[in-house]
Amino acid sequence: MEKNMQSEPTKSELEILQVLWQFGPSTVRLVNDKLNEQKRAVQYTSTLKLMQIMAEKEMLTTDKSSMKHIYSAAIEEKKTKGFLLDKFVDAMYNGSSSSLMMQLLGNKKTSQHEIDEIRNLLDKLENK
Amino acid sequence: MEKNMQSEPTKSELEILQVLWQFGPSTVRLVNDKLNEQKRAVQYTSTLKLMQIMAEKEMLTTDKSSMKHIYSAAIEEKKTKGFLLDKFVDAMYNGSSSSLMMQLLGNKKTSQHEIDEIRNLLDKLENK
DNA sequence: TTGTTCGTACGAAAAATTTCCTACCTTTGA
DNA sequence: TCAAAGGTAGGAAATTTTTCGTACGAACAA
Repeated sequence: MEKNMQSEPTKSELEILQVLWQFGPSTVRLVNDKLNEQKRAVQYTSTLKLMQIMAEKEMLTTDKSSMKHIYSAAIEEKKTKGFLLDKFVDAMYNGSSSSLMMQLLGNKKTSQHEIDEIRNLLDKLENK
Repeated sequence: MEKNMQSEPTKSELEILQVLWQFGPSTVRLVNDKLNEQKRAVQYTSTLKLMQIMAEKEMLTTDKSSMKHIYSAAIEEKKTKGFLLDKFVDAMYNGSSSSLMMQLLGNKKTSQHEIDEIRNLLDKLENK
């Protein structure tokens, strides 16, 4: 039985996770400020509530030893994003990563630097 | 003023769009059957209702001339997926496509065939 | 001391999404 | 002809997700 019965974070939950991944363990105040800066207007108590719910779902952990509770992401960034990415690829491209790549590369101008980076990565993959 | 004020399709709506994109204009029956085959159990009237809602949102068009109404996707597959992909990249990778690539390639075993395809695409991009 | 600020807890409401029940009409086959 | 099968319409309910109001305690500054 897996520890992280990965329940998919919702859009809002993901926003909060992103802040925690970026800044590490934080107070609700910090997270709420970042959301308002980076994303959109949201009430402090809304953020608080959502983070409490996330803690209940064991998506976050809480340190309640001081008055200002400190929240931390309890699920790994890489793992979680990988999971969401898989779902996305399934839903949109029938599981075909390369289709996604095609759309990605075709859609937007990709810098030479990025292209090189991707080539490097492909090389590494082959030499494994 | 844009014609397609792209309102983001929900998960379920996307499933329906996928069927219509794949099979072209179809009856509710056909769509519902495909959903049940390819995805999950869902009642006929649920699919009907959702498709009616989508038609109202002008995501679908309807031909009601015969008893069995024929629905068609009113939004382009490529455009819509591009739009959703952008949103996804923004939400997950702060807008960086190459980060997404890295994760994609790093995460999963990518087949030699897929790797070749990607290389080809990169070549084409460079020769533009 | 006391009032203002900052924090949590809790419950409810609002909004968005999804599902399905019921009524009723049309088509089809026996 | 008439019952069964297959359609649409519409409303309501159920779920999920998001937001916020209110109460109340702790900290802090005057």
